[in-house]
Amino acid sequence: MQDTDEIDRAILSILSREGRIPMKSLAGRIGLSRSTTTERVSRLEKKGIIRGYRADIGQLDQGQIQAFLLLTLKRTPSIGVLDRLAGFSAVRKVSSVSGQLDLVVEVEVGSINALNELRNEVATLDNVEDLTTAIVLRRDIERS
Amino acid sequence: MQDTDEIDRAILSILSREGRIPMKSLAGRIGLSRSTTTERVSRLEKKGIIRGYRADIGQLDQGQIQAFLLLTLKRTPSIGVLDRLAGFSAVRKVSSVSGQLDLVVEVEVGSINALNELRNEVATLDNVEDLTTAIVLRRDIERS
DNA sequence: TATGCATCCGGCATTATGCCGGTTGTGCCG
DNA sequence: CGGCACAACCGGCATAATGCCGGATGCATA
Repeated sequence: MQDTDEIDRAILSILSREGRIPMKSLAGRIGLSRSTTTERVSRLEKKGIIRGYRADIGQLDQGQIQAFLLLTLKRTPSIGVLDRLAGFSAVRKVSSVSGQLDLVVEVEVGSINALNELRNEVATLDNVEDLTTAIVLRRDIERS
Repeated sequence: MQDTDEIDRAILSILSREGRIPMKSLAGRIGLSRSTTTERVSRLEKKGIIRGYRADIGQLDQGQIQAFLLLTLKRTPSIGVLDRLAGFSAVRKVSSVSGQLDLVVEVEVGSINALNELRNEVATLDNVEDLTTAIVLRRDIERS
């Protein structure tokens, strides 16, 4: 039994977006026979690489706006900024990162207005050097 | 055409965990005939409540290192890039965003080497203009 | 060469699906 | 009241997909 190769990756790529595709069609896409494809898929399932299949359910409640705030700080680390960020209920996740950036903040708000207010408040926090906002237009891939 | 009712909610609940279940089995679970169930499901798909079906991809090795890849594309949108990204099991989440950036890709890998390889592969994808890597040093805030 | 093993393939019986006509229940209006 | 429209539901049949198997192929190794 070999590790995941190029073909497996192609399979994962397709199944991660078309989870209900018939094995026959999947086989056609990757250029293998149906039975072999089925075999590979069930191996991926047994190895736990494919954990299952999920229907992608759209918003039952009306559209929340998600965004990334990319922060550069004047000094790191900055407990103060983290404290303040934790105080915003819109803040979902904060990661300290290496590189040009210092913090990646994922937020979820009810409106563009709310996003602007939040953005302004964060930008004027002490110790925040630079702030880039990236509004999420679409979730292309999401794996639990 | 009625709004989503109790039965639809039961369907969503099952499909969100067993995306590849045969319509016949689904019908048995919710106590309706196969054809009616199929009818309801396809209505949910047409209304956009079910956006699609996704394989839930686990991790190859136990990934310890998380990182953000911030991509700028030459042209948007780019289905090709999404296809390739979906092929990497290290890729956890991809978001299309507005602003300077085009894609925010969250990855999880087992080693810095793996991250470098992934970074190189992604950077040399056709249509990728620019790639900034930000390694997560610490998860400061994480909410459900 | 012979053996073991992983991978691959095609075929056949079984199961699921797409499609359609027909039944039931309900609200509406002449 | 009786007829009508409509949505939800059901079952059946032809077609398509699946599960399961035996057997071919390639490859490393004793």
